[in-house]
Amino acid sequence: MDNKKIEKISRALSDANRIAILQQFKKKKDCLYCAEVNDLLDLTQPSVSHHLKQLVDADLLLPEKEGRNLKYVLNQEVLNDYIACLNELKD
Amino acid sequence: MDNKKIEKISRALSDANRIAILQQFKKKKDCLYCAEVNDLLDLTQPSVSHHLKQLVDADLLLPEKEGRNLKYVLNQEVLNDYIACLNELKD
DNA sequence: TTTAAATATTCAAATGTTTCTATAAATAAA
DNA sequence: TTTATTTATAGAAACATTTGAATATTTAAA
Repeated sequence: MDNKKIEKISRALSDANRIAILQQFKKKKDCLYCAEVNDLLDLTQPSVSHHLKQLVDADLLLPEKEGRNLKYVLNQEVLNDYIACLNELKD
Repeated sequence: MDNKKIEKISRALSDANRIAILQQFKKKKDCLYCAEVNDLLDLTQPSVSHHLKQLVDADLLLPEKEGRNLKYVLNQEVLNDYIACLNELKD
C-alpha cells in the first residue's frame, strides 16, 4: 500500500459520520443497506451518499447492487493492509 | 479511545507530508529534530511547523524541548490505541 | 407504460485546510 | 546586552470538504 492510498484511507476515516457508518458493521452481522445508513445518520440523503462514496472510493466499503437497493460490505482486506502500514510506523 | 479522537488522528494521518514525517522515524532510531523535519519536507518552515502541530495535537508525536531545539518522539501508545480501534471495526 | 422508491449528481454556500510571507518569541552565543 | 538561531504565530490566498436543495437516474411495482 503506497502513501497516496494511506492518505486516502486516513481521510476517509477522518469524519465522525463515516466512522459511525463503519462501526455500524459491528452491530449488523455482514452487510449494511444504503437505506439503513440514511436512517443511521442525521443528514440528508445526498450527504449520506457523499460519505458512502468517500468510503467506497477509499475501498473501505464494497458496494453490491440488489435490484434498486444498494448493499455495502466492509473490505476487511484493505482495512488489514492499512493497519499493517500503521504497524510499520512502529520500529 | 472515543470517536472524536479517532477522527482527529485520522485527519492527522490524511496528509502526504505528515505521513512522510512519521515514516522518517523508521529510518532514525529514536527521535527526530524539528530542523531535520524542515530538511525532509519541501516546504517553508512555518508550513512544517503547522504539520508538526497537527501531529502533536493528535498526540501522535511527543515534543521535548532541548535548549532552543525541539525534539519529537513517536507516541507508540496512542498509535497502538488507534490501531486497536481499527481492529475493532473488523467483527 | 405509468408511477413510486432508492440512490446519485449538480450546484452553491459555508466551513476547514494548506501554504506562504512577514513577524514574533524564545533561547543560545558572542 | 546585543546578535544570531530556532521555532511559533498571524494573516491572507488558494484549495478542498461538507452540507442541503433541486433534480436526475435507475429499477421495481402497479
